[in-house]
Amino acid sequence: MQKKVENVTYKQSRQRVRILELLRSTTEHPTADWLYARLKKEFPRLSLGTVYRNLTILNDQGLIKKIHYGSTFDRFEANITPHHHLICEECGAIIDFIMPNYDEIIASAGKLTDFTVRSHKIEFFGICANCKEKSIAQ
Amino acid sequence: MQKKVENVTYKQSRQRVRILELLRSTTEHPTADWLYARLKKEFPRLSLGTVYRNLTILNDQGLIKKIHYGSTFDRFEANITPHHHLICEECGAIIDFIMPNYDEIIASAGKLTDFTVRSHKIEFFGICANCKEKSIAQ
DNA sequence: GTCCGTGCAAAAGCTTTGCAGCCTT
DNA sequence: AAGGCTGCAAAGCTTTTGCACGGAC
Repeated sequence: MQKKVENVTYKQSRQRVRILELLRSTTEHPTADWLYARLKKEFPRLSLGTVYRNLTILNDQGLIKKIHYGSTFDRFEANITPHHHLICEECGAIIDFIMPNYDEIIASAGKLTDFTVRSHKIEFFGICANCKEKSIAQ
Repeated sequence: MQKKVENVTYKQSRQRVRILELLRSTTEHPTADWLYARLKKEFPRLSLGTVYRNLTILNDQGLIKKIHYGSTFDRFEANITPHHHLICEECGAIIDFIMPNYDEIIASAGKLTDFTVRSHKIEFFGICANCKEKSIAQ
């Protein structure tokens, strides 16, 4: 199901460095296309393929995380510390969120089955503060 | 972000009825293609487009749920009661799983932010009992 | 008779990949 | 010099959609 390649050597590339920097500079959980549009100014000949290839590499290196959040396209984040996501169904915003004491619950869950849990994902869907405000204003 | 259409009238169709029946008869969390292959025998002229259209309708009716689980394609299930998923990273199996007391945690999470939580998704990734057995056997 | 559902085929949308040349090490 | 990285373009895969006809109500 999942490929894991060992003994991979990577060279540095200016494109990859900048992709990582950009991802680290924002809390927006960008798409590949967002990164591509931004970096096209610095690298006029940049191609989307290169962005995708580097995102895959960075993900394999554990420096970023690919976010599948129930849309047709993916987003990416450089925040690799444990956290969860609040996903606004109105504007699509993804907001980082730390739930205290969640790990005990998760741990207890793992004990309940034959299944060996290696990781988990928790996502909340709803309406963000911004969008709530807007709907009240109307 | 999300379309909600009111006052929709649906007619019955043999194809849609069978898609729902099939989904209700299995715990496999099938893909659109799986359903298509199965039903092609009953409806030789069936098209994938029809399967997708009906899955969308059934989902809108709340009779089934679309599962985005981090792959390039979606799966579907007719189990619409609250539950979570164990996803095997080895064989791709999705196993239903009920975590006791999870709702208190979820409720407390909602109180922590400006965000109005309408729903949530919890997924566990790891190795299923079957695949564990196989790797020991080798 | 309406108008929803279907089959067929084409298109869309995001992501991946083959290739030849460039850049990092 | 070796081999990873790039741009470009083509292809891939899942899902959606336009159209004209058939079927449910």
